[in-house]
Amino acid sequence: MFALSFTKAFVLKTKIILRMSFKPTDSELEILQILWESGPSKVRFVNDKLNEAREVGYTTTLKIMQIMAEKNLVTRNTDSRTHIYSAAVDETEARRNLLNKFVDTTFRGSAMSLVMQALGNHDASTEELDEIKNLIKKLEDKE
Amino acid sequence: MFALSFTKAFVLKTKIILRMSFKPTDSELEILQILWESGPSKVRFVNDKLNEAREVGYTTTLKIMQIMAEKNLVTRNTDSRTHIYSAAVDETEARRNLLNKFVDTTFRGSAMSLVMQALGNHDASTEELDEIKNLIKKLEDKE
DNA sequence: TTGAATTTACGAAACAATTCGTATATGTTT
DNA sequence: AAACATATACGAATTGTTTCGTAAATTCAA
Repeated sequence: MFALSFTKAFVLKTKIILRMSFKPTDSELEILQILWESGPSKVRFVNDKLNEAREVGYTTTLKIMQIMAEKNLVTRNTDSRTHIYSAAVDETEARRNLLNKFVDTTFRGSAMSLVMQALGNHDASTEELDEIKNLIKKLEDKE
Repeated sequence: MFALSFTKAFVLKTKIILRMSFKPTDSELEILQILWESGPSKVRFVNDKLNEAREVGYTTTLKIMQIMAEKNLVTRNTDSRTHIYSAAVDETEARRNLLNKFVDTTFRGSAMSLVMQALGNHDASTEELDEIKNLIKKLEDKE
């Protein structure tokens, strides 16, 4: 028998290299949303934003963002004392990824039943419906 | 200062009574999908199904289903020795719930941008597009 | 320059999800 | 009946996330 052992950091990096599933936790996604929306930010800023919705300690936010840096979900500039964090994953890319996964797990792979249900659940404005109709026209023309 | 303590089971039940967010884990959702698709089933059956996709031990599946019973995600008939499990949550209801949450966390609440992206990502057949167009007509008429 | 505030770093505790070994009970087969 | 297979129950190990206390470094202000 052999026993191989790896450091936590190595395992983390390996997972990323192998592109093993982009799967942020809820907290991580919350933080990514803030970084996507507001651009590169200090921990203090992100923590304040989070606290608009729910109570979170400063060091909690810090810790999570440090772990996100390890996972390469964010990058950070450590030139000055207060580090500046930036999202390291593209928002559109991340959304596509999460959407595909969600369709698979919750709608058994049927994107269309998701679309139908999303349309049915929410009140759409005339403009929004027009926008969708335009997209559908474009899709029809492609064939 | 006061300190109150509760049993795990009590906290679990309280969460359910308060309807604190339907939030199955990935494994739990996987199992619910099987129960929704195949109806009331034995652990053995569910475990076999799971093992078509990935390797899971029998007792692992059993344990998760027992916990799901505690959470009232499933009910079980214990009349005969081999218990029969049934989904205790409605599939459509669960989907709506999960979809709303997903729109909030991943698309910042915009169901329409989700619809647009879902339509863009996947190849839709003419029939499917027609179906969506019909739904849009219905929605437009409602106003 | 001394003290207060802010920040990062580190580690440990609390909690939840997953996994599995093992004990025990109940059927089944020979 | 004995041996075997199958099922549930239970508990413990493992892993990952979240939370926070505390120390050390740095900045800022009196």
